[in-house]
Amino acid sequence: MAPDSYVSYESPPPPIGSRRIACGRAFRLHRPQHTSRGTFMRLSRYFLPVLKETPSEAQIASHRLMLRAGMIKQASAGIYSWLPLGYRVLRRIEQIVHEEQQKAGHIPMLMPTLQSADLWRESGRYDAYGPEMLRVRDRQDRDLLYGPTNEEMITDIFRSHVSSYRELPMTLYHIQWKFRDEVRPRFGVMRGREFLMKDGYNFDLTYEDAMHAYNRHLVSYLRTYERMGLQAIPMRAESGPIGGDDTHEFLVLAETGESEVFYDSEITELTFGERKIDYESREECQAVLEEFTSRYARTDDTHVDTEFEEQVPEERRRRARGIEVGQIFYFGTKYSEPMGATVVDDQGNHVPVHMGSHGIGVSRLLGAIIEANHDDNGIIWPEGVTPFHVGIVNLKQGDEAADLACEQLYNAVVEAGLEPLYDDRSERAGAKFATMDLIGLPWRITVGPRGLKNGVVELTSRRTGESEELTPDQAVTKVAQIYAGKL
RNA sequence: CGGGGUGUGGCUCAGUCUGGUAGAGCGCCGCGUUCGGGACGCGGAGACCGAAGGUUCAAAUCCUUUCACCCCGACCA
Repeated sequence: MAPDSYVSYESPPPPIGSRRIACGRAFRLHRPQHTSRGTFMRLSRYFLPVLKETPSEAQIASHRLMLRAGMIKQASAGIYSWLPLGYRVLRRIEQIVHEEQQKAGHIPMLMPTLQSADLWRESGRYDAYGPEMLRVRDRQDRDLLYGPTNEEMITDIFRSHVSSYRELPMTLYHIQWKFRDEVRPRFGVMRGREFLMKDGYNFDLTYEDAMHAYNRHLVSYLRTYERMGLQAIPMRAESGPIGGDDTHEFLVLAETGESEVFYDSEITELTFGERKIDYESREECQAVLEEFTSRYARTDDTHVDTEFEEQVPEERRRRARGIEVGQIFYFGTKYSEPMGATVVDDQGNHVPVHMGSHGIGVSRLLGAIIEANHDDNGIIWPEGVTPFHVGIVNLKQGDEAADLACEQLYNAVVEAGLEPLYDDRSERAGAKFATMDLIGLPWRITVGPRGLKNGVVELTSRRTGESEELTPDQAVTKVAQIYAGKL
């Protein structure tokens, strides 16, 4: 299925010409900055407020690096503005989630952030949810709430419009901002109060159908996380306030994780990889689920020492910490029954639908990815989510040969379908390298008069630090090859 | 919500104990010298010290109230 139903949120940067007028600057000495794909993304005209020192509020690596790399700015406790660089990554993650959901046959939509309290009174959760729920009142004294999740609302939509089993199975999802008034937000976007989440809801006629939806989600989540360069392990978990019987959480192993986890080390060998999957096939989805969930892997909520020892040989027992980046639930008729979401089956009976809900913490994924991908110098983006695919560093701004080579490289990279970031500032080499390392673009092309005399530029991997000298054409070709199949 | 802590230029902090009217480094602006891993020199701009009240001849500093943010715990995607 073509992932054609989502939109790109980012408009192209304002043309330099219009900025001239807006800024009242009559002249700019730069050469023309338009390419066939749009405006040059040059650092001297971008908004990338990097910090040399770490703001005192940040305790863990991802939070520290997101602040230093100019990705976010705290607006108040647990609430953040997404500055241009952070916004780019957020969008890429969002886009991967959209694509993988739609490949699995799930249908995108969008529900509001503010919900009516009446809907939540129907399910009984208005009173049950507690002070985590942000409650507001409008001018007519109506009770509203800033949604922490959307089971009630989606169930209401479903019951209003679907009445026949013939319309099932159906899975709807959206990616929307949520709010949970955590007592103690921390760790930047990993534990914010406002957060962006993909939440999806399946509607099925029978338990068996609903379990297929559950399995399908598990598969799609494995693929989603792998595309982001993450290993997220499905672990048996507690259902919490959503309720339900079957549930798995997806955890990324990291020392700064909020959950303690226990698992069989064999599980970290598993990858979904490039294999093909037919989402319609119950057998295939079921097989993947069994492959990935048969070994012991639990969060501390469901962990039992004796079972761990029985099922896992001592040398494979691992105890670690993990960041939760997603969760899938089957909860049957918990909402459909009280809220009257029924369909007519082939016998003419009105039966409540079987449901499940499935979430991916989109904004917190940035934190998780950085926790798993950084070093002392900064972030190291996996190719799948990097804000720019390659950084072009001009070591001698103003040198005619270097300037020209950089702009030609820029155009060639754009022609190859990739997005470069061109550091055209009049900084010293060290400052430019430090900035590139900090913001973590996985590939850097360094252009200087010294190399150009021999007709070469330098292509450097952020992850390994390895460099090689190539002609500009070769460098672009190589970068294009690296990204082929990863986007 | 319990316990602890911090609010001083954009950032990191000193100054508070022992009141006398605000400092440093980084960043920013200008000039010059530099220029392949966060350069150096000179000059400059920028803070009514979280807010409100009080004590005092005088408050960043002492007292009261209040707000915000951070950390530990409990809770949580």
